[in-house]
Amino acid sequence: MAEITHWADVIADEVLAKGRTHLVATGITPSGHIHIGNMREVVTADVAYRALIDKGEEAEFIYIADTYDPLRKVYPFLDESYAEHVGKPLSEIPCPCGEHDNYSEHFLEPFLTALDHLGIHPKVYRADELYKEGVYVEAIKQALVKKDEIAAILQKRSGKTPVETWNPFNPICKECGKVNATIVTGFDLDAETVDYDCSCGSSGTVSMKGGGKLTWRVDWPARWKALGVTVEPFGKDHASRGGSYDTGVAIAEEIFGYEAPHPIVYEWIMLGQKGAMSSSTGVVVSISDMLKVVPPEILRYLIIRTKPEKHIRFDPALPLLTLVDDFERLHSSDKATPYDKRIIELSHAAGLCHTDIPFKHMTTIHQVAAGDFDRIINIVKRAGYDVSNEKCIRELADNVGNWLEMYAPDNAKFSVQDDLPVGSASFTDFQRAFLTAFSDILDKSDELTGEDYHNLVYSSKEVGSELNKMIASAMDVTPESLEVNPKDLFKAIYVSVLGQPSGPKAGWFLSSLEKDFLAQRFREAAVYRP
RNA sequence: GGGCUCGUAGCUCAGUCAGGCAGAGCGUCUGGCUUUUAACCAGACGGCCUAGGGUUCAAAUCCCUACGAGCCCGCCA
Repeated sequence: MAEITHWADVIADEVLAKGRTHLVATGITPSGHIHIGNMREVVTADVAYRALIDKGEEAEFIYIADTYDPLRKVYPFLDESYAEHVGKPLSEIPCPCGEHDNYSEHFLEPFLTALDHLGIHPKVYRADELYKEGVYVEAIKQALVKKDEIAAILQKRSGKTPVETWNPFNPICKECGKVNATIVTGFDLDAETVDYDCSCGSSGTVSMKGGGKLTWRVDWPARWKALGVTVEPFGKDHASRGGSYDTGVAIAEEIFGYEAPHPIVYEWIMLGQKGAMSSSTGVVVSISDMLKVVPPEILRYLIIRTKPEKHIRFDPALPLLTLVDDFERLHSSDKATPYDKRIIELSHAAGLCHTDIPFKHMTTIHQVAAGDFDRIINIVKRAGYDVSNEKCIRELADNVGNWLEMYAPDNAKFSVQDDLPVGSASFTDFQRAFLTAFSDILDKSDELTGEDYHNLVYSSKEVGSELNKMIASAMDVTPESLEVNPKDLFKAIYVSVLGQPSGPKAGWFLSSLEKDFLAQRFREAAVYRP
């Protein structure tokens, strides 16, 4: 098999065949929580951008927040009072929490913070500012003049017949503030104004600078030309024939005289078994939530390892650990192929913080330590990991703690039981003898290390050891005829402490608990017969 | 009604552009680690590449058809 080229590098090559300097653009409407489905777009764009840069070419990367789009409806997460804002541009609607300048900033701010963590640093534009600055004025003029041609393109490509009053420009009503309720009645190219009637009953004149916006299908190609976009990823919803990319290409070429950007069509991210992620269905995992749970590299890796046109199945529960494992394995593997290395390289986010402690192992450590960081560090040290970078370990511990709380399935969780678990009732005589002897030895011992505990349990098998003798005596058999299966012993330990038949590696698990507590718990368990 | 994308091991996916022995990780099983764990190491098991047809010396890969999954257009980012 020939050398495998990562899809991002393939895209870079395709794009470079068309020209040397490039502007990679991406845009998302901040009408609700921006989820990891949306993140695919930005990561895809970032990776294409990085691939171009890595080839030594000139490239820029911009993100346009569609802040001038109207609010479509009162989303489930919004208060009923937002009904009056439906139809107004997002940037002109009050912030749901009152802490941000407006509605779109409320959702944009955490998203931009997340981008930073992901090592994605595009130049950020806000559509409302672009309109208000007059960036679109030329395009608006052309669109108004060539209205009928645009309508013809839309009709031909998408098969829809625009209504009589259709216009590529939607003025924002000065009375009611809505951008989706007006119809254009005239315009003045010199004064750069547009006249309108609004369904609220008013009429007026607005400036082409910020007085309204182009409809989506015209806005997009207008933006390509105004900003010089040459590469843009977009969801498959825009990609089919008659869709907005299709009409956008025609409008860009025939109306604005601009070659449409190179498309990168990406599939949806499916959430577990629940189907496509979508704000409107409420099947959503927000990016900020995910960043609480895993390092940013993992999220990049999720997207980078899969070609854009394939859907990604994402499950933040147990399968997430497999994803993390995959990444860590690849990261530290000495067998990594150039392709693997490229994936790792592209997955790099800002301020990589790497410890040699596997995420999965930390889920156990964290629970043994009941989340206490000092105890976590102690256990980590005892397990032989490098503890020089405490900050990284803390980040990992925080991630793991959040994962346990937010997504871990019950069978991945355990906790030291405050009271003797009822499962102790089913212990065999052998297990009871062991627990009694074990606690007797604990009583007269000093503090034990994990290895001490480990060796102590296994010493039960050795004829002549103290534990072996004590068990034999309690069972009333000779040490030689005593059959010992350590598995039963571990089970007895786990059941009496955790209430479940298995658990974390017993040695350091026991050593992380109070010796006196253990001695007492085992003694109780040994005689528990309800 | 029309169109787009996907279908490869139990799971998550590479490999398809550019045809050349069917791949990785996880899981499972077996063994190892001074003694069976939810750490670590090694090995094995595991496939009609969704199905059928075509092109070819050669097809997971290219072409046609069917089925399954998801989505788009037809009102609407």
